[in-house]
Amino acid sequence: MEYKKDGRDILLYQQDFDLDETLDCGQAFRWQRDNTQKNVTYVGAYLNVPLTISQEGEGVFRLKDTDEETFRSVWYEYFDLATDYGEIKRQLSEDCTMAKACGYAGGIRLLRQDSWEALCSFIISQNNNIPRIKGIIGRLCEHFGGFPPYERLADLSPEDLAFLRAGFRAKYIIDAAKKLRSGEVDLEKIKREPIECAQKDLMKICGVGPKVAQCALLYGVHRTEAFPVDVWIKRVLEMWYPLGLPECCEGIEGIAQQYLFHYIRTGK
DNA sequence: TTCCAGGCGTATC
DNA sequence: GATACGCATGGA
Repeated sequence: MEYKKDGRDILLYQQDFDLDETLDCGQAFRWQRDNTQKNVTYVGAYLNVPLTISQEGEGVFRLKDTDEETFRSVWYEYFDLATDYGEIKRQLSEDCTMAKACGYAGGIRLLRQDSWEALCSFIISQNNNIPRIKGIIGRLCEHFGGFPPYERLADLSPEDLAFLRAGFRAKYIIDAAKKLRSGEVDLEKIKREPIECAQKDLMKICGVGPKVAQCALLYGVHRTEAFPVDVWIKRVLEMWYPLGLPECCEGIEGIAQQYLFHYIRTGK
């Protein structure tokens, strides 16, 4: 990873990074592609710090209107730039199916998202499709002027959230907000405790089952050993890994899952 | 019209 | 503990 200032922008040189593969692969739902630009460009935010980022070539990125301090304190972490994904892919590629998946979409990185936003997003994701998930989260952020902290949702009723058109999920969002505010579920504790306990804690929230809990752990607190199993990954396991994942995935099952998810959905 | 979407709660056995 | 079914909404 290297970077330099370029006027008001940061120019970033980073291998194993592709904007479409990372920002539009179903791990984050708040990035919007700006198709009016010449280069692949996304507009989004992390912790309500806005960003426009474009890819100017293989491994070359422009973070618009970004100073060095914001880059180092916010985006360096968010895009997980301290992690060597080339090394991860080499490890995973001991397995030949994994090697194909890594080769198919090798520019995926596991974003270090906000824990509450990730939990809430994957509550919304259940029995839903990606365009509609984005729509609901978009309306949520538009209404509250950024992603609302759980404190702002905890005392609302499902009727108050009718504008989201989230259906039966609205009451789940509110239950999550209530349990985070009361401390019954503690995301700081969930970062540290053994993964089975963390899953059990998250499942105290009504509307959080095993799949949503694993997503919250993987995408929200970067527990790379979390392994969300949805309908797509179920197909992967049936087809290629009926006896479970190979040993080279140990500890990074969640990252393997990212490559496999993209591979089975859009590859062949 | 019917089916499906990065599941889960509930009822029933 | 396993399995069947309903669930809000909207696009194909």
